[in-house]
Amino acid sequence: MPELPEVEVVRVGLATHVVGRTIEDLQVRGARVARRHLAGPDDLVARVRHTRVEEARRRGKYLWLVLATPGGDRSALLLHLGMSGQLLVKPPEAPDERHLHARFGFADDGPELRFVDQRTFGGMALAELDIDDIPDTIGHIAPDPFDPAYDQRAVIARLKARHSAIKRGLLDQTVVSGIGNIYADEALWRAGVHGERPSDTLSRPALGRLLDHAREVMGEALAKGGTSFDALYVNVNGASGYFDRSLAAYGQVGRPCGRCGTLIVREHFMNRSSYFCPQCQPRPRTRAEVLI
DNA sequence: CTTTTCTCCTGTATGC
DNA sequence: TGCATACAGGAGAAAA
Repeated sequence: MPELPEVEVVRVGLATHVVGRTIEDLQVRGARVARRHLAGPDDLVARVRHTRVEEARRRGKYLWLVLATPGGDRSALLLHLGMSGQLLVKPPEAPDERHLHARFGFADDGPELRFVDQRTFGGMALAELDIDDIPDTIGHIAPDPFDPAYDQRAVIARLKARHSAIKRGLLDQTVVSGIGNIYADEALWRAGVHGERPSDTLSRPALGRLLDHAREVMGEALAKGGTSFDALYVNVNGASGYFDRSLAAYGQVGRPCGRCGTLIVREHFMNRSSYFCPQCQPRPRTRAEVLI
């Protein structure tokens, strides 16, 4: 499940294998992969063909290729991997993958770029670059903790102003981007904070420590090539990440907490799962308990 | 306005 | 064996 570290691994792969090349052709299968491109897949193909890839960039979990026409007009091909999206660099003669949705061919007749996605939560769309060189359609996505534009004081202020569980805040990409369910649970475990704790009840220093943990755990995952739990996530070259053995909380139900030995538990939260140590991450008292 | 819930999708694992 | 169900979850629309 690609979060910031996995997406960054893919971005580096794109920078290595795709930047500097000219797209000669693009094939899009089905309407779903380009559903966010409101003008439709044919328009997307027409605008992408014969452009040169100038940069591969990322904010949070969004990736984009900066494309330039021969006339010098720049645009962004925005990509999101969703849950199971993969970008593969493959020889043109390689057989089609089962869930192949798009195929980029290049003028140099070198390897293709393929977008493969089993669950089709991912997709791509063209966007205009705004004054800060960010695609205009992701203006609502906050900078991630590795972005020079990241302002942790501003994030803390947003969390202090919210009347909602801290985990919701960590997962809200308009507050801070790049954090998904895995790294949210890991950061909360490291900080010793229960995800149901209302964010406005945490002190500013505690929020700062939690965000520091989030950046650190993602930085460690990035250094190890991204996390993977099944065969779905594959980086741009087709190699799986291997950080999963280092996780302390996520997916560790029934295993002893690395700090205190209490068994990690799983609970349902926001239509997904939360994993935490009931000893190190005490549940906040409910209003009813306070009244008792 | 803020916050929460719902929906999209398919392969794998599990239980009866 | 076969069928039903649970599960994985990012993000935006819709609802509250």
